[in-house]
Amino acid sequence: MVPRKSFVSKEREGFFFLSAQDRIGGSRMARYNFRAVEKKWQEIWENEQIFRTSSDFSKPKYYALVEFPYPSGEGLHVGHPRPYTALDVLARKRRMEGFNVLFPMGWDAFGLPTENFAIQTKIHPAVITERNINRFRQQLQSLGFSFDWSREVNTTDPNYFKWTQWIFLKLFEKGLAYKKEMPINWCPRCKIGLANEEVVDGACERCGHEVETRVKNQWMLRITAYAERLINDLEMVDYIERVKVQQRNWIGRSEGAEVLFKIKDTEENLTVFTTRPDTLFGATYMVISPEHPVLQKLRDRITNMPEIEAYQEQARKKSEFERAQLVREKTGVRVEGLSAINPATNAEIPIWASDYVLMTYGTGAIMAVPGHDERDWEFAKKFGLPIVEVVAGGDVEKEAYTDTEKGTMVNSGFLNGLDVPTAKKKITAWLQERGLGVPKVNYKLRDWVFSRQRYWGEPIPLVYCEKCGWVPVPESELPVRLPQVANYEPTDTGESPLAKIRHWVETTCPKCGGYAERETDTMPQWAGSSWYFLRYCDPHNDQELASREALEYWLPVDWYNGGMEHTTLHLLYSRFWHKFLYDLGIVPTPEPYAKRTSHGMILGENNEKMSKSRGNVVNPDEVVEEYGADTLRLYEMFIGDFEKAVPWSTEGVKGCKRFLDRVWKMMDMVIPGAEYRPELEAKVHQTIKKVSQDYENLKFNTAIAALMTLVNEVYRLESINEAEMKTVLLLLNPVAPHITEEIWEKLGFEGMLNEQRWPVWDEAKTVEQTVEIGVQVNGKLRATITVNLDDPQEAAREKALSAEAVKRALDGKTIVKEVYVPGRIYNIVVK
RNA sequence: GCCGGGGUGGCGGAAUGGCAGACGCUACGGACUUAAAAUCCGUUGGGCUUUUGAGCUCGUGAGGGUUCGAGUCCCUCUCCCGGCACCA
Repeated sequence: MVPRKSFVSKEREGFFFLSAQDRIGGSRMARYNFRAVEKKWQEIWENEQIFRTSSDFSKPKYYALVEFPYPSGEGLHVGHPRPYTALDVLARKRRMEGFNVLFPMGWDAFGLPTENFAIQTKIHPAVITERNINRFRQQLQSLGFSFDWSREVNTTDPNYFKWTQWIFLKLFEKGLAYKKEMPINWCPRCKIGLANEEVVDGACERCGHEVETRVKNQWMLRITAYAERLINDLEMVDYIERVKVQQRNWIGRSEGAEVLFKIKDTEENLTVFTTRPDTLFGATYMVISPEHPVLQKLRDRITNMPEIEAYQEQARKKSEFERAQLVREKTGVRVEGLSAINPATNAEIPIWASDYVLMTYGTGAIMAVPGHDERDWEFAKKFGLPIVEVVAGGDVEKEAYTDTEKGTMVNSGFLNGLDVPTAKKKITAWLQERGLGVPKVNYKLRDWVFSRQRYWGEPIPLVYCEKCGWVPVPESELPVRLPQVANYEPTDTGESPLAKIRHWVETTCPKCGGYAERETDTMPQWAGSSWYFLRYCDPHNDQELASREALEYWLPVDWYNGGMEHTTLHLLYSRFWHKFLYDLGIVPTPEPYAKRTSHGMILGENNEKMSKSRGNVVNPDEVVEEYGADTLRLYEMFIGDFEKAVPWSTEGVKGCKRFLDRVWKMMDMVIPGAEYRPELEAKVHQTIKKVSQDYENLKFNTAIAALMTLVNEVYRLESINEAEMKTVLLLLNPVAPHITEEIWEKLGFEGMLNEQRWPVWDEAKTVEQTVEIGVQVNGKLRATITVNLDDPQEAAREKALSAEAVKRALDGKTIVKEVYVPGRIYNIVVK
């Protein structure tokens, strides 16, 4: 086997230092030396830039995307390669199918762990980041992924975050970024404000400390303005159902009406949001949130203000966690001196304040219909408030009747006798005519808290001027870089460490030239990842975030795979930014990702989540060292259902190594032949079909199983011809790219394997002519017979009836019916 | 509570309504070896019978239904995983 000419020198240069044992043997018989083989091909791929994305925009394109990692100090763990290998398989297959493939990788490198490490060690976060990235890159490269490394992006690179800042300024310009005094989730340990999404069970997602409520002046992004489109446009994308469901859930659209209640003897109104306007006649009291502004506005009329203030204080002290976790014992206080008028009944009804009504949803006030809402019912029972039945069908003295399908309206004037949906329409129209209400859609989704009081993030590119207010830094001055500092500690007041760097903070107003101060908050980690897939399209552009031409060609991302944990955060945020950029005419598609799938976690061998503290972490470096990258890749794909969590198994890894060794040894079985042999033809076509389809459907485990079956068959035959061998190598190549290239070369096949075309199957040839089918008597299997597919039923029948076990089962019975499904089953029904 | 997704051997997992358990792991037996490892070949869901050819029977969370035939479809229930959760 003479290596192709161009590789000769490389081998000599790259491998002369390897021990004789490590060197690739000259004979076919040599043991498979994965270390040498993998190193060899990784160098060839890199030196010849095999996986460099072409800039030939006339070719059909395919954009495969995996979530870029946060380069932590711990390095890669075996969970990372699972999605990367999966999409690497797809990317490699697409190239062989003739596509120009964009399969990039980068670093989501701003973030807390690095900053915390910097505080500890006094090493600059940028230095730590670079070190971590180098390690990650080296690890990823050792796995042989076909990333186009020339397009690597790094969110902490000023040439990158220049455009993150630029997008922020556009949001600011369009009124979608605004500063607001608002209660935020505050983590006392991290000393940082958290987005709702970063609070898990009332605790900080990062450190686990219980979260408190604090009022802070925060930059907000108006994602709620896109709520409707973020829900509706899910219909135009191909996301796995659980992702769509979670997004819909999170956005939480609900349709109803806003209704105006007059506060008696004042000019004030209370507006409520309700999804059940039909029950208006049953609204016997109102509840407002303890933070509701009307309590301040009308404080002079309220006769029990001290009591209310005490309650407000109590509510404030409760963290979100307590408010959610405490047993649902309702608390509240009556607002004495105020009462409201039910616009339907004109009855005077009391107003209560209770923390079960949230200021952050709807209007912060509700109409309470205890007969038909569980929470209101509970509250009414506790405080002795009247319960009126307005939808017949249950027993409102026993529990709230919330069925909206079966009930009939009662005690509701002109609504009586109607069903609930009709009543909703009628009352809403009635309210609207009188100016007392409007149809309204509400969302649970909140605006995005975009400020972090931290150092290691993108500076928000705004300055504050006493005269001009908030003024954007001119585009020509972007990026606003982080100042060099010695100390990254957050302040106890919750201000960013940047606030102490006076020479950085103090600046001049771009508008009036007067004194101004920079915003010292930085952006959250979600900022850089909200648009990184755009940058990959044109990563070195210093004129715009990416050229229109590149975006037109590459977008949308054809296939994006990532973790379920990013469904409500990153995925939603990046869809929001993308839609915003679409509205500006910068990106050509309304949605960024045409298809989204998700992988399951890899657990430790003990079936628990892999973590340092549990001591069950498997390091991919060690697996590569001991078994090789191809084995690791193969195992990660074979380990189980791609979409489900699965425990690691060292024995399983060995099994995959064994398979690759068997493939290697097939080299000794190769015989000449340009066509599949008759005895293997159907099997080969079946395997091509199975593997091709399974790769597309993330069924890597069964694709590999099919290849194993074929290899087992080859071992049984003790030979494989060249045509068959080529097909096996082609099909296996995306999963195990190094060994297959090496075998291809050693067998002297034309060119490099990765340049070949993906094999095609002939549907007609996937069908075996002679098949073994089961013979059932009354649905019970009694025998198997071998029949020719073309045989008439009569021939099959004869074979079926002559089988001993069948004869026995038929003995003394009468045949009433026979079902023959060619290639499947022969079932005889007897009495 | 609401919304998803699940429950199949010792384990990971396969099965367009058509031979349940593909493929892999584990375990056991055999070959090779001075021996071991590696490798190769075979067996491996449970129970029962066996004249050693094999045969019978139960079996996909539970119960019912549809069907010639159900892991797969329908109904009821149950348990597990994930998400949301006082969202009006």
